[in-house]
Amino acid sequence: MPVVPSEALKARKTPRQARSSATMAAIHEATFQVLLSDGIGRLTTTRVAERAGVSVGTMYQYFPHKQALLYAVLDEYLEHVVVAVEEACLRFEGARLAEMSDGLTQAYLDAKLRHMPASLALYAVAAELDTAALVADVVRRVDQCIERLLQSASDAAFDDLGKVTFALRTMLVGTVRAGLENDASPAALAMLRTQLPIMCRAYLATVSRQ
Amino acid sequence: MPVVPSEALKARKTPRQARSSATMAAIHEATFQVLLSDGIGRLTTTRVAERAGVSVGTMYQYFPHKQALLYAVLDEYLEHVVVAVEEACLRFEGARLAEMSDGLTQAYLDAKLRHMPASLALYAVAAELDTAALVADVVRRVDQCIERLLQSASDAAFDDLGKVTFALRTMLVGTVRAGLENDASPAALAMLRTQLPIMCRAYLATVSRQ
DNA sequence: ACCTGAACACCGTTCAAGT
DNA sequence: ACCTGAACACCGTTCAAGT
Repeated sequence: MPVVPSEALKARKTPRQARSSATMAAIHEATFQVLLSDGIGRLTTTRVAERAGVSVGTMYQYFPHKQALLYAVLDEYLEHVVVAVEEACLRFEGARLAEMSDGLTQAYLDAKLRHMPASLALYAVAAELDTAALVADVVRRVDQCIERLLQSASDAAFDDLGKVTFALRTMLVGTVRAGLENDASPAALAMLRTQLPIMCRAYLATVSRQ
Repeated sequence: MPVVPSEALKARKTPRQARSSATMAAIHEATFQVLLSDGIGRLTTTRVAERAGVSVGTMYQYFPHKQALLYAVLDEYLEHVVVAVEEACLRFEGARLAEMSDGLTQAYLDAKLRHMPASLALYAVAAELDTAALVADVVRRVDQCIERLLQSASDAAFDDLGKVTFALRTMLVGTVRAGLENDASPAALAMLRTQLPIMCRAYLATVSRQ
C-alpha cells in the first residue's frame, strides 16, 4: 500500500545548471541499473548513490525520497509503451477490425517484450508506489487513441464504444501482465503470441455491429 | 523482488500444545487485521505482535520472519479462491460451452468480490513475496479442473486443450486483476460483470470445434 | 552554491534474562 | 518450556560542517 501521496512522488525541481541535470541523469540511470542487477528488494538509496558516484545527500537534492527514484524510472518506461500504442493506433486507422486488433495486440506485446527484463522489474516497482495519478494519465491517453482507432474501423461499428475500449484495454494489459509475471517461459510467450490476438479479435467481433 | 526463497516462507513447525496453536491463530488473524486497517506499507512486526497481544519474540517462535506472516494469509486466501473455482467446475461439468464459460467467469469474479477489500490488499502482498511455488501449485490445481471442465463440454471440443486452458485462465485472472487493481470503481465492476463473460465465451467459441 | 557523510529514527530480527 | 523486550544491524532521511 502506498504511503506517500502521488503528488509528492515526482523529482524535485530541475536545477538550473547543466552539471546538475547530468547528475540527475546519472542518478536516474543508476536507479535503473541497480533495479535490473540487484532487484527491487535490494535496491537501497546507498547503493543507487554509490552506483551514480554521488553521496546520499546529493541524491536527496534531486529526488525527495526513494520512491521518487522509482517513480521516474517507471514514468519513462510507461512513456515508451504509450508511444508504441499510439503509433500502432495511427498506423491502423481506417483498417478492417481484425487487422487493427492484430496490429494493436502485436504492438503492445512487442513493446513489453522489447524491454524484457525491465518490464518484469517494473511490475514490481509499480506495486510499491502510489501510481494512481500516473496510471490515470496513461490510461486516458491509451484509451483515447484506442477509441479513435476502433471508431475508424472500415467494416464495423460499436454501440458503446467507451465500454468496449475500456474492456479491450483491460483484457490486453491484464492478460499480458498475467502471462509474463509469474513465468515468462517460452510456453507463456508462445501462448501470448498466438492466443492474445485471437482473444481480442473474438471479443471485438462479438461486440461489434456488421 | 523476493529475497527469501519460497521454501523458507512457511510458518515454523506447529507446536505441540493447544495453547500454541491458539497463539498462532491470533498472530495470523492479527496480520490480516493490520493488513486491512493499516495497509501493507504500515504493516510492521511490532504492530502485528501488539495486535495479537504477544511480544515480537514470541511471534518469531511461530513465524520465522515477516514474510511468513504474509505468506500464511495469502495462502489461506488463495485456497478460498481455488475451492470456489473447483466447485464451479464440478457444477458445470457436461454443460454446453457457453454455460460453463459463464459459470466459471461468474464464480471467479464472485470469489474475488466477496472478499473485496482483502482481494485488493492481497495483490499487493503477493508482489512482496516470492510466490513462485505457491502460485505454481494454485495454477496446477485450477488448470486441472478447468481442463476437465472444457473436456466435458457437450457441444464443443478442442484441438489443443492444454493451450486453451492456459490462455483462458491467464485471460480470466489477468483481466480481473487489471479491472480491480487500479480502480475498483462501480464502472470497472460493471465492465467486468458484463464484458468478462463475453470475452471468455467469444474466445472459447473461436478456438473450439463444432 | 553545492557536496559530504555521520547521525537519527525506524524496522526486522535475535538472544540473554526472566517465569 | 515458553515468553519478554532491550540490543543489534540495516535502511531511509536529514543537516551541520566542509569546499
